[in-house]
Amino acid sequence: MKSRVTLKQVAARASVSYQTVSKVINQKVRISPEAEQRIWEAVEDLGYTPSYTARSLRSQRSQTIGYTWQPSPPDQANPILDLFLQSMFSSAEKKGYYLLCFPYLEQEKLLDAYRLLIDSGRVDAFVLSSIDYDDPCIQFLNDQKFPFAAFGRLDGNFHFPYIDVDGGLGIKIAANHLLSLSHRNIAILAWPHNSRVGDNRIEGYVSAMQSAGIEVHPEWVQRGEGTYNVGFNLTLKLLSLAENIRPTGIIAMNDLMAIGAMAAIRHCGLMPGKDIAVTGFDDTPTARFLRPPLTSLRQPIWEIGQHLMDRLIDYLENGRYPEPFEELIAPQLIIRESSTGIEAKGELF
Amino acid sequence: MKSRVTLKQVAARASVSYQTVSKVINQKVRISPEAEQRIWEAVEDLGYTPSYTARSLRSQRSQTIGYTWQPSPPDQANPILDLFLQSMFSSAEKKGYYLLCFPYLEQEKLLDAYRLLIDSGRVDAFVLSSIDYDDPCIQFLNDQKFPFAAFGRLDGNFHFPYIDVDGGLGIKIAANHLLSLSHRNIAILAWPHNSRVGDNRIEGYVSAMQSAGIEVHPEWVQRGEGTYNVGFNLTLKLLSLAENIRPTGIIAMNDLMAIGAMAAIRHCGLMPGKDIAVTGFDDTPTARFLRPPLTSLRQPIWEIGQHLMDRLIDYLENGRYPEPFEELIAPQLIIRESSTGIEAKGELF
DNA sequence: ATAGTAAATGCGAACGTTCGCATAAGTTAA
DNA sequence: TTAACTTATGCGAACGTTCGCATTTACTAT
Repeated sequence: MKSRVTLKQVAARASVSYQTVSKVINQKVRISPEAEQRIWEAVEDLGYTPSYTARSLRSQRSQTIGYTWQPSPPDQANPILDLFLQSMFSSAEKKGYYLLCFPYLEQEKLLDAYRLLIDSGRVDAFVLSSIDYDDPCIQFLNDQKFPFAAFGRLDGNFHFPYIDVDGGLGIKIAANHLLSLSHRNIAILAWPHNSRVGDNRIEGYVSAMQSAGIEVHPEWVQRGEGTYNVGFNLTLKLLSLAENIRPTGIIAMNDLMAIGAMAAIRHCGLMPGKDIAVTGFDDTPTARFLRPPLTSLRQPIWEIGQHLMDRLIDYLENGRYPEPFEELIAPQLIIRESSTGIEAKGELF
Repeated sequence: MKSRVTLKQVAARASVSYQTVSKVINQKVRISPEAEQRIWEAVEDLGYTPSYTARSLRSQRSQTIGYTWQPSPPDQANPILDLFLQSMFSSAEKKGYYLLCFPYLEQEKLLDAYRLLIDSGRVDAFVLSSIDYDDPCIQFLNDQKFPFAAFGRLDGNFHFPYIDVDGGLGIKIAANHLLSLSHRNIAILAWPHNSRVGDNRIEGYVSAMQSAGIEVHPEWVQRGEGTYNVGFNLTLKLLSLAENIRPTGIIAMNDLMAIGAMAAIRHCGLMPGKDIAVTGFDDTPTARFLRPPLTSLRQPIWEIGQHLMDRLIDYLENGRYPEPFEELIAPQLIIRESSTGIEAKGELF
């Protein structure tokens, strides 16, 4: 490990003071072209790279964004994590920022972790994701007036910059898709009461149905945790409804429930896709491998990560958030056999 | 954002010099109990947190480990990423280290990225993963004598600290599993020639077969890229072999090939699990959702990440790598219906 | 008592920048 | 020619630590 090349060495070689070199490098000052050229040559020759640490000590900014996230359960990978991270730090790197990852802990200790990173000056801002109703971090960062941006929103009194997927719109798109396939009795596997995300999505469903002039039967809205088993059981319930209100299309709020639904449909001797159309949400990588492949709503995650970073850094550099402060992005419906019943031609992939 | 509490403020409150406070905090010196108590009280009262930046400027260490990885293809999530990252930074955090993530780029630019992080003093070491034969980073870091540790190994002249999954042993375990189920004709879907990882795994297969006194028929070793289509086609080929050498068990080197194999088995009117046993490698989250659920080899990824970090930090703090320098960890065989043919009782999950 | 040693604390310097003001040189207007 | 500006560069200080050595104080042994 060779020892560091410093400003002073560059300055000596270019016959100027080291402070001048600093200014030229940071484009803080206009200088005679000859001197400037000498400086850049010296930088080149010596292979000078500014010390990140010294720079950030002096300027009191770490050029680092902190991020932690809830680990996915061991039996179930988070399919968007990779893309989300890559989108964030590739966006960040372009502006000289990096992403610092730290462990996700239980509430009390998590706040300490945030506090430590803030107080030690290791990060300039945070990104939060999959935020919760009772997420203490939002409150905490807000109180501290520490910059952050979130993937996901919260209703209530907090105002903070976020980007979120417009779940309501997504469900509406899915419902319209089923409507366009001439389904009339369309049910939804929704989340328990008092879930903001869930309620918002239900609105999309109701709105699509109303626009099509269909009255939503109360039994069509089934609620439960977003698990396979719940999807399975709720679907059994739906399929045992009286003929005239029995759904021919089922919209699930995540893929896992949709998988459960398809299993239940099979269990009743019916064919998912052919007899009952099913759509999921998230477009997990599993979706395309299922039989039949699952129609699902995909989040434009790359875009989300990029916007999040760009706006956060914009704020750090300019002191104000660019518009829009709160942003909703439409998910994209990936149509497969589980809703159309039509086997895709060509390659399976 | 309140302004920072510094050593000097703590010192003033405790009526000692600020350098003494520094020493007490870093446990560099013994001091009178009264003074020590005064200092800790002052630290507590003022809520002092050392400035990471100042500390690392002075001590010339960033307490940061850099990591980048090849993004997974958009249609296929990396199932172990989350766990791997979490294991690394939770291990790192315990010793005051953090993980800095940066974008993965093409060869030439990637080296520049590494160089920049090194020269700017942003990181003290790197973790590498899924390293390649012609990976220029290994060479580069070796030349620079910059500390790093890898998940995965390389044969050749390079010696560096790594941890890897013992693929050969894994395949051997899988083969023994099939042998214990009375299979004799066992084929393997392997990787193209000249793949170190692939060759190593084939050795495990051959060794298990030999121990069981079975001669490996040349046709049983089929090679190709690890894709669904390749798995499908190679399996068709295997199933068209003469009765006496037709395999009843197929070991695939990854889950995707195994999925292709199961599809081919079905295509021939046979039942995977019942008629032909199949095993995969990686235990992707998909594996349990398949029909039938896929027996597969799981990498103990949490353990790997932890060991990697612990050893890297050990090196950074003590200047020498702990033993063993190179470490192989056995994968774990997760047995499901695709090999046993026995439908699991109880919950699907 | 007095030198000798050990323990406790202080002090100056350094890590490599950026920042703002001071100064020197060059240019224009009276 | 000289005052009044502009422009280019230099200089000292500061960011908040850690490090090694110097100093003070207290204690033991002669």
